Amino acid sequence: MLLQSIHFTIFEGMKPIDRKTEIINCAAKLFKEKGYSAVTMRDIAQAMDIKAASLYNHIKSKQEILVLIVIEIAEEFTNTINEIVLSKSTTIQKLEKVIQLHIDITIRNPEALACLNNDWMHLTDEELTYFIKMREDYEENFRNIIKSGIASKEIKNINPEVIIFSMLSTLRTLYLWYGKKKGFTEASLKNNMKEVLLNGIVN
Amino acid sequence: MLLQSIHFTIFEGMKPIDRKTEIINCAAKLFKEKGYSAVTMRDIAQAMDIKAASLYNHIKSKQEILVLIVIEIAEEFTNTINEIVLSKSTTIQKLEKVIQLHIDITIRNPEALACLNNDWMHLTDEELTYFIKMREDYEENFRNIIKSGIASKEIKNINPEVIIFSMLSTLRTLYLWYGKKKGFTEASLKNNMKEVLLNGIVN
DNA sequence: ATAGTTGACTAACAATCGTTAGTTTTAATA
DNA sequence: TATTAAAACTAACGATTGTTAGTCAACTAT
Repeated sequence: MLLQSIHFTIFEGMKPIDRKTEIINCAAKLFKEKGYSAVTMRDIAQAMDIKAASLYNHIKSKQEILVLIVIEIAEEFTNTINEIVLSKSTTIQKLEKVIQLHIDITIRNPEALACLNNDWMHLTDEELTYFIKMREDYEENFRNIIKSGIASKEIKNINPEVIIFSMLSTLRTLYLWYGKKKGFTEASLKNNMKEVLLNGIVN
Repeated sequence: MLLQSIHFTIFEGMKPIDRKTEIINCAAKLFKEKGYSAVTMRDIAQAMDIKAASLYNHIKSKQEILVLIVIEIAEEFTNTINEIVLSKSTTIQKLEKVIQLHIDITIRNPEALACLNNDWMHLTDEELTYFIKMREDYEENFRNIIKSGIASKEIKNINPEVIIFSMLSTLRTLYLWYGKKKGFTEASLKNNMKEVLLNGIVN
């Protein structure tokens, strides 16, 4: 068998989105608006301007779409917070990095984040188990940052669960606000968020 | 026509839950777990240990269940924040009252709150319009509290949208945490929340 | 006892769901 | 130009959806 020459018609940096990715992005947008269960394959097809059956030339099932959207983002959170925990930084610096992580992903892919927040429970089997494990690990990492901050007196001695819940609630639902609020540069958003979450709002 | 004597077989304080209310509470529990769209009438019926068709002796439609769950809670938020705005209190006191409002409702009815947060978009027609109006009014009231607090220098001069978003995100998703976190009295939860949301976590 | 109400039931409907099979069109390669 | 692979199509499937109609037993009030 002869080696065949391979022709690259696409240049790097041109970002050709393949059809599968288009479908996933399109589905994520719809999932954000109505939730996974309320979106039908025919809805996705219509938004892509094709018929529902045509989707199956590119994806295996509706479930697969959900998995591809959710798991990738979840892994990014997991990996990055692991790096943050291992980094040589003060507690405050680590928390600032966590805030940055959430804002970065929110800006890059708010639809996937909405999906992760609202539709993860429609995962099944191994993917559901895997996701829950990642989420627990993430919270455990966050908890450890807070606890060591309290031990070193960088953080107030407040029940860690309240702190985790409060910060994560805000960071996780940022996708709801980003986009409809005008006049925010990424930098000013990060600075404002750090100030509010870390130092509060009372003068 | 003669006046008929009315017999009270139920004593006050015994709170007999009528069948319709039972169904609504039961549905809210399921909606919290899987979302409105993923819950079928047969799911609700099974949880009530009856057949799906029997539900229609008590409720008009699946939509009606959603409306009854969401609108009542939304009105309670709307009414109470109106009272708070009109009350003669400092900005800080008003914000503390808002925090209390959210915690009170969360403790009393976490399922309905989950439903309001996740499934409001499945309302239709007048109810959808009505809900969105209430939500906008609520945020506008919150915004005015913050703005006047900034003007009186009780609150830091941070972009009000960031403050509103941050506080409301936390308060609105409290239902996710309440219940699975042990060892919180209502009072200590309120105190911790006030401290974190108003004064931050940094020593 | 009798009549009426309540709340369950069985059976079924039309619509919509995710998905499959088989076919045709489109576009790139040899 | 002929070949082939990618990606669209039509048609239909079996299952499930919300809901309606009609029936029947149990309790309440006359």
